[in-house]
Amino acid sequence: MNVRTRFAPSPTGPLHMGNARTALFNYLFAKKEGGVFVLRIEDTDKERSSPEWEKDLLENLHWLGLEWDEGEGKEGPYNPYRQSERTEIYKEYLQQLLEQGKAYYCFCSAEDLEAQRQDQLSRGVAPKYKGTCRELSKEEQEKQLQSGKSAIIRLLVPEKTITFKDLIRGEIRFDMGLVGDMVLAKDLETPLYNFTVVIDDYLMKITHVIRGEDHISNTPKQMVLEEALGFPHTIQYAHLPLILGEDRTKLSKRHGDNSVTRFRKEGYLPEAVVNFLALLGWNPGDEREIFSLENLVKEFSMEKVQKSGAVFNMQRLDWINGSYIRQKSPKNLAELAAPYLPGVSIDAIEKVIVLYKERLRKLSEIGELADFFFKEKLEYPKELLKWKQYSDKDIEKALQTVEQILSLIPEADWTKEVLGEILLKEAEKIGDRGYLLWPMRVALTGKQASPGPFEVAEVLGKEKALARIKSAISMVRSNT
RNA sequence: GGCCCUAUCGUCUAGUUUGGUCUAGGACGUCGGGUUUUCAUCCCGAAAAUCAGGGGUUCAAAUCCCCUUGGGGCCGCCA
Repeated sequence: MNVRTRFAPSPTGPLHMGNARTALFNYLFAKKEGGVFVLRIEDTDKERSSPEWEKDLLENLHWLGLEWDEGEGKEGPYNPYRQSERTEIYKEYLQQLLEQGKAYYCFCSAEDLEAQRQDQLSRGVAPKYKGTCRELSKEEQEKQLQSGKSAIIRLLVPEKTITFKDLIRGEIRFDMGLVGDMVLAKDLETPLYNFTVVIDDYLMKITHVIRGEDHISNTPKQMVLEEALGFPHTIQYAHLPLILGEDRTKLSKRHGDNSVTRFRKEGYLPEAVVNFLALLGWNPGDEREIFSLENLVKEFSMEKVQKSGAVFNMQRLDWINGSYIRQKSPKNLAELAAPYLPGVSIDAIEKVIVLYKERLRKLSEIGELADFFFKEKLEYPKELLKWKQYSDKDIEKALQTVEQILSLIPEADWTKEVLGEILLKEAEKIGDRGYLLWPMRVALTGKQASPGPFEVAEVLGKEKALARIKSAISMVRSNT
């Protein structure tokens, strides 16, 4: 069997981490099976869909490296892949259902229906359409239609039990008697989700529908529709566990901004996001934690997918991201970090960023951490220069010693190795390296925490380093 | 309220199919220590799950069966 999966988002908002994980699992499964990964845009909701969100979706999917084989920008044998361009196709099937009497026009007003639903809910009964218009004859329907009365199209849902085998959860059974006649379309030109999905998955020869657990209850509805349309039940379903917020409810806007764009802007690497998302609900069965997309494809198996929801754990993402940052080449890292140090050349960033490879959890941190390299004048409290219980006089002396030593080192020897050798020898004499090195480091960086003084001095260059030492000396001297 | 899904450290999870090797393993985070001029990296160590609870089957149960409870999802002319 030629496996075909699809990711079918609706462009009604930014691509968020939950969607991205669904896309990822569809991608992994398809690739693992040597199949095809389809991207279909489900923009039947004209009010909420927008090209802006579709663009966000495409961009972020590209960024994550989840390239689709068919769909927007790729074409494919089942064009078009955007539902708003498939209206004619849906219309035909709608008409067929209507003609066969498997679907009917419903003239109940939205207000009445809503009132009914509220009433049922308050009585503790399962909300369900009563089927008021179900008994209307074809002629009666036609007459009402002619009179211009607004109508929607419903499917005649039989009272039967629908069973399907979920790849992750096993057999799931639903009593359709509890569901009621579902709405297929607002009119012939405005089909709804549950209807278009069935048509497209069939037409596009989708073999595996991999989606969030929140779609479990849509599955029997879609299967009943398949039966009405005369489509065979060949689709295999796999309902993924939900990604949860700290409060263990479905991840949503309530939990803050979980858009992929947000993580991208904060300096998370796509390979880290992919790795993190894959481990949310899936594991390799052994103790490995770090996986490239390529390796995920090799290792992925649906049997290893978890059944219960997984809490989104930011610390874990940070850790994974840090580990990917440490693997990057300085050049590559510099390019990636450039947006966080505006106005600084890539070459300059590259020199600096090597000092931060071990310190970054996300790229955006570089701005605040390394800003002192690019400033003319450092601002920091005088007390920061203090090492242990040494007095101002001692600190001043230490800094002067450093200044003296540094000024004697020729430009050509201005490397962290030479600097370290000479300064360390001097510091050893005192028996407390920090006495010399702490004030020096603070003088150069103005920070409580930073890379070591020798490496910082090297990157800064002799002139700048000396100037900073001098300015620290005058700061200690002053009594302000 | 109805229907459906689900249940191992705070979190992500291994182990459940084929009961015994599990006095339950790893990772993140936390805490302590080492390296070190600071921070981070790296290394070492610790705390952390009476395997949701109860009952049963069995020589033996996290693993099999039953019940209960908790958590979640869905009940739209959204997707």
